[in-house]
Amino acid sequence: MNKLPVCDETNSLYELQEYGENRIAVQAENFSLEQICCSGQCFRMKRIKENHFSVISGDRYLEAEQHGKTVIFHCGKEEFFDYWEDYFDLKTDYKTWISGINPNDGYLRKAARTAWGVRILRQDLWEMIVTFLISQQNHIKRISRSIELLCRTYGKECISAKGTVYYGFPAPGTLCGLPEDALMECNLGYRSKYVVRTAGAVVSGETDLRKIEKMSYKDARTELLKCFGVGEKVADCICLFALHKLEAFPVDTHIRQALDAHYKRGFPNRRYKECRGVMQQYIFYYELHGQM
DNA sequence: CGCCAGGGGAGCT
DNA sequence: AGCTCCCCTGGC
Repeated sequence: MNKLPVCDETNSLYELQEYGENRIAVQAENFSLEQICCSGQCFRMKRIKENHFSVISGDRYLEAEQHGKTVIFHCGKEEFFDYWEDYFDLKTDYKTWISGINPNDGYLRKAARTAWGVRILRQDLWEMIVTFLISQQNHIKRISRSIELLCRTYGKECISAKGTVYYGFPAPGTLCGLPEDALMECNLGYRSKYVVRTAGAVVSGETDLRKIEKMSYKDARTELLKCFGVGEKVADCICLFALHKLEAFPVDTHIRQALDAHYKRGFPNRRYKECRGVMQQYIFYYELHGQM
């Protein structure tokens, strides 16, 4: 087992060890697979055993396990640096943000202490557009099932290195030709036409995903709002979970309730300007899982 | 069994 | 800005 430092000492935020060909072990702070799994931003991550998870992103499949601070990714070095390191946002320093929380804000401190291992993933843009179109007026459980069904029906069947069968996320081209109500069979309900029409806009070039990926938060948000079915909340979720725009602060019913209860004068947007999205995730996680 | 909410948004006024 | 309708599963 040879130990390799990742980047140069100055900006190394985690320590990497390589186990043979298909295992990468990482020591990371503020990282919890379990918390990421149930943080409600990724609907294709599942726990398969205690401390052992699978993730599908686009047509990729990964298994990973965690024991304390050690996270073992079941992939080679190339794939790790190529994709999963960024996907799990391992190069971002969350500790600094947590220590930047106002010491007088007991609620936010408690939320961050509970959601200590949540990360803002860098997920695929098209996948997030569809996912959060489906999320509206919907339960997390049902969203997961709808997406699973959508992928099973229209996604590419793939087989992992270990022989696990999984389904990739259907590309815009696969969905754009369908009748607008075709996805009601995947339990999308009235959201079916949102997905089909937006797929059409992507295929025609009216919505240019490559351009959106390069835009500022404000511009990307404005562009996404032009998609049929995308409102302010969904646009902010896409900006946060795909484009990693940490200025985005999606306000849904849960966050609304928390803001009403704990921030009667409004959320301190200025203080957290650069990391509002991270704080949103801490609050969201805390409201869902924290207060037992 | 009925009722209601669940990570909203479009299309009206 | 405010109202209605879109849909449907799970929980009570």
